[in-house]
Amino acid sequence: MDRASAIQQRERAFAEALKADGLRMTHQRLEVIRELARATHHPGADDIHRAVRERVPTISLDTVYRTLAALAARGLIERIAAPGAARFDPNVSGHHHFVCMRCGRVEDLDAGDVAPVAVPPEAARLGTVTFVRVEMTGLCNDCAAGGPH
Amino acid sequence: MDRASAIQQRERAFAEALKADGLRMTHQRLEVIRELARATHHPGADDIHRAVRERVPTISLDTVYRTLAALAARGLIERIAAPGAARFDPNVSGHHHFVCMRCGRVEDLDAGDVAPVAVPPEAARLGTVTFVRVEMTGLCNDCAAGGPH
DNA sequence: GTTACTGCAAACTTTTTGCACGACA
DNA sequence: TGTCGTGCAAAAAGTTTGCAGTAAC
Repeated sequence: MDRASAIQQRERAFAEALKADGLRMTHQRLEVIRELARATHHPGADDIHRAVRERVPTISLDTVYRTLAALAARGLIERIAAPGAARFDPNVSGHHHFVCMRCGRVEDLDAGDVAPVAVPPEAARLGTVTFVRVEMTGLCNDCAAGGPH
Repeated sequence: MDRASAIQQRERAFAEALKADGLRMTHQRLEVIRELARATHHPGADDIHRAVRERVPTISLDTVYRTLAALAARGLIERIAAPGAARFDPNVSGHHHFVCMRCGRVEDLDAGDVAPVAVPPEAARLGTVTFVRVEMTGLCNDCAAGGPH
């Protein structure tokens, strides 16, 4: 499957899941969904707002937040607590993250590239582990090259 | 080394590092450092403020934030972006986290309990990886037992 | 006696919420 | 047409900053 159709499929999946729950498919929601579906990095609410505003100039940041909350509540996207502002990850399937400690950008690492991590009994004693994510923190190439300070 | 002397050693290490940089050892800073050194969970700025206030009733939340920032800037503690408010991890040595998706509490998992994770070439291509942390997300026992909603 | 640190207050940022109007089904 | 969703504005919550007085060295 090529990238374009993968995006379209994800877009449709998001829309269907909301419709199935009786949510109305408004112009604004559709554009937020479209923006998320095509995202490769991990946009913040403000990034999405800025991008969607080019096509729907009147959309408010509140609506973006509400749509993101609706998707996150259904497990269709994941909210990542990042320094400064939360970021949203439209790719829920198992994968890992490279986080730049300077600029906060989050890049995906394919799960296949990282050896699987077993849940130790010490963790099971604390509670139920739903998923395991490896976070590799460091300096991205842009920042190492002396990006914006 | 028992727990009490480990705490004292950490406390001294924090204080020495700040003094070495020419920062003054005020009553307030010392108490914030003391609180961090003895912390086993991962307190937020407000937790520390509340705890220190019992001994220094006039300390302000600003001062707590400033001390935490000074320590974090020197790599003596780590700031963890958590949902709601940032938390601070006084244990910089390699270890992993169990994060409760409901209440946001963060528990340590000893590095020895989790198989080491190798940095794949895909990550090295994005930048320089400084450290690797495994995050096990799930529901802690308290929340599973129907804790505060 | 300097200089840095503190506390206060206010500013700022991110996110949430109440309300009246407008749009989807 | 009825209800849900939107935009606006204001409110919360967390964090940072400017300033004048205070304390460390």
